[in-house]
Amino acid sequence: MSTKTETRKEEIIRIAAKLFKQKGYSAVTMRDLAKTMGIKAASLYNHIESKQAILQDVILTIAEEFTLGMASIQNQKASSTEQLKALIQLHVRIACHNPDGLAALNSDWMHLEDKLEYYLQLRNDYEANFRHIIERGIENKEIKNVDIEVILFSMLSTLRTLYLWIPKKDRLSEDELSASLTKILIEGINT
Amino acid sequence: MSTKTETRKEEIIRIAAKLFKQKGYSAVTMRDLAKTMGIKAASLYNHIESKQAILQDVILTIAEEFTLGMASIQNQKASSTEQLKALIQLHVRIACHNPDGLAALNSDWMHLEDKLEYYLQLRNDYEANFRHIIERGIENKEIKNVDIEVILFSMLSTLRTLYLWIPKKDRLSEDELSASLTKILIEGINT
DNA sequence: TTGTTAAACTAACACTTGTTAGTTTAGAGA
DNA sequence: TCTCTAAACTAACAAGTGTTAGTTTAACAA
Repeated sequence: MSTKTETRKEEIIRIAAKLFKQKGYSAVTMRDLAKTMGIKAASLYNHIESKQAILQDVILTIAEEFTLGMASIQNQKASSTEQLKALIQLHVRIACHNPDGLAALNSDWMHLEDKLEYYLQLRNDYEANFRHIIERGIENKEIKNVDIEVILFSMLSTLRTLYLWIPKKDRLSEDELSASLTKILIEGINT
Repeated sequence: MSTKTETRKEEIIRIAAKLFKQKGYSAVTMRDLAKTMGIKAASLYNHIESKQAILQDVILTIAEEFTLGMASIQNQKASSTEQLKALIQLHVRIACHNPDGLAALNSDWMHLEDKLEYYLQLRNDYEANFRHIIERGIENKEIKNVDIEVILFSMLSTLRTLYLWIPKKDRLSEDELSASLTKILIEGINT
């Protein structure tokens, strides 16, 4: 294989994310996680530091992926509409590749302890950049002059919730989903 | 006053919903709830049956409100677009009046025990009815013939997440928010 | 064979959880 | 004043929590 095979630690984090998605961070015990892995709870600590460290790994990996993706989109100076399409693709791609982690990011971020502030900073920056792209679109008359916060909220809500729908819709490819979403979010639904 | 003053039980449920929104059902302890109420944990049980009963009350009250609202909208046989507008108003109204309860419904439904099946039935019925309204709109050519599941997902995601944004946006009245949302969700954002 | 090591194990810890039992308090009606 | 009751209290419970310490196992390198 070209890709290195998964380490035990990575496996634990992957399974943990899956459980976090099902029940939430607080409701998942180390004994739950161990049982799913087929070992005893104490054995987990040969591989990971703490329950909290697992959450940090799951959430921050994805948060930084979004930050990187946003930076890349802002570098390629395209039109606002093109940048929005690229953002939709970014969300679809990440949601397809790691729906469980994304669920934890959306639902369990408030249980981050030491890294909470850092996470919130990344999220605020991301939202500010997203808002900026929409603002430019309104100035250029590419985008309707409706309340900008409502536009931002509506797009982010849809994109952030993708992880809930993607697992049920494997009939739709990543590209098809991006295309449909782009059409709906940008052009609306009425004829 | 015309409205009866809040009972102690109602107060407990209201505060519980607020805490559930902040940390999630599993992370809120009866001692947390009691401390916020200014009493001891054991005293809560003079008013409520169990922690689980609080969750059921919070979630099912709202779930039934949505079910009732949907039925009312389907009775008034308007165009699909008009019915979608009414649905948007329904979501905005409920989210404005009980954002905390709505948060619990969205994030903590999986912790329902005995009532889980009932909740899922209400939710499935609601989604099926929503889907049906969109279907009729496509048949009538009121709505673009894009993948119907993507349209449904996009609208529901936005409407279901309203509770996250409403508390920060009290500058926007309920009616103004409905109006902006309707414009964006139905007509899209491009000029 | 022997020594090393990753990764499992058992046992226990200190603390927190939802909840119950029984008691006290304070205000209203007689 | 006396009684009743809603609603608070203290104390305790059994079960579950994340985590640590120390031990065993099994595979591989020497």
